Amino acid sequence: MTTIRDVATAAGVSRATAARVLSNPELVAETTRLRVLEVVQRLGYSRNSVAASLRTTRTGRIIVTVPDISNPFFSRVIRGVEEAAQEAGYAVLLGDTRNEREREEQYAEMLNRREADGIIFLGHRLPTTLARVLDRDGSRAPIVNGCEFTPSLGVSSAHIDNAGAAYEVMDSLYAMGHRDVALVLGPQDSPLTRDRLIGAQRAAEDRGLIGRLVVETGDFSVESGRRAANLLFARTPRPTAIFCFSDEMAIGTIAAARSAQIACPEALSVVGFDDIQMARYVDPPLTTIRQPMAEIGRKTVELLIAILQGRQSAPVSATLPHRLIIRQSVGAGPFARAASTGPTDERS
Amino acid sequence: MTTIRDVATAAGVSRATAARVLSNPELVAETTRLRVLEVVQRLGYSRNSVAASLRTTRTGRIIVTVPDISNPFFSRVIRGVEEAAQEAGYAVLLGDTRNEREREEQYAEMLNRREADGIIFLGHRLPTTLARVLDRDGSRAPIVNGCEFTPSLGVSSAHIDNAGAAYEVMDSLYAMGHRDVALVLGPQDSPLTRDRLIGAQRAAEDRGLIGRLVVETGDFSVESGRRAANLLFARTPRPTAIFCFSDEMAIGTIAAARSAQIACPEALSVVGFDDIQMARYVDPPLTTIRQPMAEIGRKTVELLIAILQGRQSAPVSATLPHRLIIRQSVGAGPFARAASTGPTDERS
DNA sequence: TTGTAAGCGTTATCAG
DNA sequence: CTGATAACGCTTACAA
Repeated sequence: MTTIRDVATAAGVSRATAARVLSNPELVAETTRLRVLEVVQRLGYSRNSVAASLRTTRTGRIIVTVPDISNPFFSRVIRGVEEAAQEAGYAVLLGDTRNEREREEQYAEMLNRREADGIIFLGHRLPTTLARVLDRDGSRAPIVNGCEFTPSLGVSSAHIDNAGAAYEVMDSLYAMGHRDVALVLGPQDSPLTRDRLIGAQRAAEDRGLIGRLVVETGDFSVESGRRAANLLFARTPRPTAIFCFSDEMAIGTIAAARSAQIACPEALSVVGFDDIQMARYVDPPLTTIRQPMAEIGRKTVELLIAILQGRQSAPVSATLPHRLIIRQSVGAGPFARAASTGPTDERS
Repeated sequence: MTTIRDVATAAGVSRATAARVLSNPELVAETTRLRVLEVVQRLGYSRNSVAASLRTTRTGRIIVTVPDISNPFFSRVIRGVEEAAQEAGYAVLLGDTRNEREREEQYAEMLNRREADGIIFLGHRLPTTLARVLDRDGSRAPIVNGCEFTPSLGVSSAHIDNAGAAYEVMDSLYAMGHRDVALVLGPQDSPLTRDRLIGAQRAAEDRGLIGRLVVETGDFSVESGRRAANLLFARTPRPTAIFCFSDEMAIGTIAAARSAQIACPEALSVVGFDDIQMARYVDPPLTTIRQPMAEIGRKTVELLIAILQGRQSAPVSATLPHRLIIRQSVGAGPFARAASTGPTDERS
């Protein structure tokens, strides 16, 4: 491999000058610069980033860990991360943690080994390795959380208002004449699930219907949605509306309803969360909360870079806008007033 | 940050010994080893991977570029890559190229900068940067292709028998009594599209039906499938079966049929390709070719590591097994014999 | 504007 | 079994 030394020799300059041509060209005289560049071309030289990193203590990389990369919600977020990172001159080191603590720790350890300049974690658990870094460096620690938000961690985060979004969904179901509403939660220990649950419960309380709210738990997957739905179908009274905390679980619920010959939306309304691409293509098209997935990803990168550049004194919580998207999976409930069939459909 | 030097000092040994404890512990006396390890613990030392890489010229990283990470097919493949890489002690540097040549080149350049030990590209274009590496190092160049396969490149690859799979699909459609069959291709310039097209055409020829085979082009996305389907619906005679080269396009086709009030599978049979997770949850569940997505990913890593370890003299083409999965989106065609309704459904 | 030289933190070689 | 020492290839004061 050709090194800067080869370039310097061939161009008849010192290594320092050759290096400068590549990093601070304006410090070098025009003629020498051109000469060096020509040699760089001719020899096909590329800077050895490892050596450069050792010297500068910057890697130009960020680690991103995600619970499950094949989950369409996360893959959109990652796409946003990737784009923003690339624009800012960073490469993305991807880690699929499969929701396993041990893998989360493994990726976190890479930060200590200086394999990357910072880390974005999209799960809700703060690896203990990172907790230590945080203890030591406080809000200057290059750590950002995405999708989830736990104020007590002291970590910057980009997310939506999960409680507010869940409230809106419930409110609209009640307004449509539903009374027996069920929730299908995500993993119990995540703050995201907790926040949405809080929002949903608040809406139920505000209507005096908290006693009729029933709950099942899933793990965001289609299969878990199907299972939860089947359990709900067996209950008396059977819910007339099911609000799932992910679109995939909602799709599982619709599939379960189809198998059980329960017409959707006539006999059962279903609401999802996220607005993944498939949401509009399933039958019936899914009413859901649209999360700005790519934006969340971009924002986490922005937050991280602010820390890396030293312009961030305290943790930031960035709440991005969500939106209730009404499609055909929600119909009037048994208590609907004759005239009102609820908000008009929105197509997009 | 604490360095190996700090550890050595604190443990009262030389840097060399301290380093050995971490990399070749068996060369160090038990007592010193334990002493050093205790210090490592106490000081919370982690090896600086940048310095180590500079010395060893290994990074422990591999670059993986993918045309679109939010495509569910690719995200599954990546998951396989990620798993296999992690098991082998490699980290994955992810690149979403959005099918843009320039981005492909950018990631390829990272190999020259020694940001990674090797690269796996899942698109079909060999970046010119890599072509140069290949010219220089031949089959020892740490470059592997996945999903696609172009023999002339001289690059190892993991993929399925695309032509064979397409043949099977067509053959089964003809056997079900279809005569007017349409294809919705992927991007025209990809060998994968070309191979599937060849297989499909061969099946048509074998039945003497090549004259009735019609073709539209998409880009694998749901939206492109919908568009292509609408064009096909306008043709005379209208195809009774549409074979899409991706499940997402097939889902778009089903959605288009629903809008156009064409019953599926009664009036229109639809076949996809890949067997993404959603394939079984759409209505009707999709008949498709199952690709071993995670396996393809794992295999590319295996091939790359073989090269990195110097045990690979010539490019390898690994053909992984596919399987035709029959679900409900295919029905009998107008020329079906009364008794036969085709293969029995397979549920899984 | 250019060159000299001192590291960055490891690992590997070679003696002891 | 352990230690001294020389790289790895680059960047950056500092000096000229």
